[in-house]
Amino acid sequence: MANLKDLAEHLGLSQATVSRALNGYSTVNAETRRKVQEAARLLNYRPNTSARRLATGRAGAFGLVLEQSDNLLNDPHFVDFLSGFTQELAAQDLDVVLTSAEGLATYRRYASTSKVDGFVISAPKVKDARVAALTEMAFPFVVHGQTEADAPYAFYDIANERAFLDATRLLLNLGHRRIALINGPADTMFARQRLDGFHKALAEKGLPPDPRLIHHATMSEDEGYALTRQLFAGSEAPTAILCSSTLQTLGLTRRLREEGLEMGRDVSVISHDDGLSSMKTENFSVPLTVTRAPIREAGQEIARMLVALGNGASVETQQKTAPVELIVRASTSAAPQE
Amino acid sequence: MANLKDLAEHLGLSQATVSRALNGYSTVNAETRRKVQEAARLLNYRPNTSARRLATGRAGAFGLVLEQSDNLLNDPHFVDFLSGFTQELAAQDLDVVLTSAEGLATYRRYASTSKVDGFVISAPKVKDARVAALTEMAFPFVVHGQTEADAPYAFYDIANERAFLDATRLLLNLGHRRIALINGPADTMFARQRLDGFHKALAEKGLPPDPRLIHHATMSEDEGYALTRQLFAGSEAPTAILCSSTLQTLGLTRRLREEGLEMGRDVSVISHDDGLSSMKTENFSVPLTVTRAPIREAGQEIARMLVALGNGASVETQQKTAPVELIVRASTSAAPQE
DNA sequence: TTGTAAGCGTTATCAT
DNA sequence: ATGATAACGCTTACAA
Repeated sequence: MANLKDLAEHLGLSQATVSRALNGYSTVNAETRRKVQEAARLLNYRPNTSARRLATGRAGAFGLVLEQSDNLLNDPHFVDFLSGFTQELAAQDLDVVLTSAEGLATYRRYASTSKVDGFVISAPKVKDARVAALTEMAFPFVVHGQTEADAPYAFYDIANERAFLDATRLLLNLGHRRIALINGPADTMFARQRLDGFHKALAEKGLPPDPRLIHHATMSEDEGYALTRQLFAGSEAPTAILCSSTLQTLGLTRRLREEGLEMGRDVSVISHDDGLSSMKTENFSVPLTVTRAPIREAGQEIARMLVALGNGASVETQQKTAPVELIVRASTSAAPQE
Repeated sequence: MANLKDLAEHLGLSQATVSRALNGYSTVNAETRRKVQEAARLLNYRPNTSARRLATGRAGAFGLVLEQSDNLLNDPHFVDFLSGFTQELAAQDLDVVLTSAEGLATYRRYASTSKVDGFVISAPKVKDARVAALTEMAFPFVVHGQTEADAPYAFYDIANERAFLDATRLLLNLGHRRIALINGPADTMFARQRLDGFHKALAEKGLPPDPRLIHHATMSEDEGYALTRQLFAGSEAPTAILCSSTLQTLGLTRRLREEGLEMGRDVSVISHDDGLSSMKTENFSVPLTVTRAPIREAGQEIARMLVALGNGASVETQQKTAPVELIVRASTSAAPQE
């Protein structure tokens, strides 16, 4: 409960000197610093956060707003992201402040009220209003993913298009022609990117996309199940399926079993794998062929970018597209002969 | 970007009056207040958070620390909790600050540095050190669950013991005698409570617990799978299984299929269901019999409790054990004849 | 190398 | 009902 004043008095020094000693200013005598540090430890001194923030004008925290209507944030992948993000910031004594809201007003308020020094934008839409607003306010932010914007902005993305291009090519090379895509929500950029990769691969073989085989859905077990059921209901069932998340794939697996179909023999499956600790694709009954990019690392890297931005780094230097691994396991095989 | 001073000058009033007008003090002239509010809106005035915090001594935020070693927080159930917690606080203009740490030091630092006005303690251990420390510091907190403590403390728990007592009774009444339990981590209180309920029900029938049928695990799909495999590997396979989370049950389901066993016919299953939006137990291939308690509500209620505590409510008034529903669906049936 | 003192933007205590 | 003015606890010019 000791404050700076107490500590200074105790030491017979000015508050300024004590503050400098503690904050690592070079102009302070080594011996003085030692004494100050010792006394600080002894008196259990902790600088008051609000006071420091008021004086420096920095919040020492980065914000993340949970969009209420956005079911993406109700999804399990988000915990892993958050875990990486928080851990990286905590290592530098920075906090993450979470709030829940609808629309842009909250971003404005948190920025102008200096509650946070920057935002991370999760699950960006193809054309994301938050990015436009924050850019206009000249307030720091990093997008987890990408969006269509007029000005450059900081982002961390994974090579979604390339990943799904490669995955689709793999299936095509195995002889598959009727390939289904269970994608993320239609308005998200990552779903768009994956769809693009998918289309590109088909185009390379001169194959037209079949809309009946392309579906957008939330990242839930249910949807994976329901869509797989639907895919096999008609006469033109796919021989291979691309799936956007492990959770969807779990539902897919469930349905496949009910259809009496064996994954990796009757139907080939490639899933995107965010590297969640609670669902390991290598341990699936049929080990899954996946496009893999640990989402936890996204959290960590975005934290670093936000810090860099805060230290004056330009937006152009904070743009990264991480590669996605294609890991071939047992869920893919040659297309069945007609 | 206008601050209080600007606003006061603009209005020809003192900062004090403006502040009072804006903060709803009764002693201010109605007409004055109107003018002040209008000007505030016009100049887009937002009180600076740090300044306000420094002046009031309140952080306007509640903390949640992610224990790095705790795999419970890497689990999907946590998002739903967080979502409810955050939303409820946001409605009252309060933030949640997240940090990542190991051990008690962080709690001490965040408390003494007035970064937060209170904590939520997630995934409490049977005897939780955090609860003891915070109690000793007389710093506000609410436990999500319960723990063994020397002094009263605020908590929100669900009736875990009762739920698993009822669930086990149901299975026993259906004639099951070899009932397995796939529980949460052994050091968590909720796992202990569920085990107690399980034991109690067995004891009512004079049945001794069989250690080979009782397992503790993390809340992952993998573990559910691995343990189910193990359960059916020996000669003394169970006819019914109690499972602690939907995710484990997903793994269990996967393995059961591989064993050629049909849920609800060959093996009865009851799962605990946290009401996650991404995994709906009613939509399972065999709709699941569950003990159900939406974890999102826990988040909301704990937020309210924290606020109450902040407003001076006594710890004794902030203790709640929410009921758990037992919903019988198709995954349970009479035990197969020997 | 250290000290003095002026902020930072509020709220809260006294007067008036 | 309103205004001065003193906190709140720190950082940071500017002096010494």
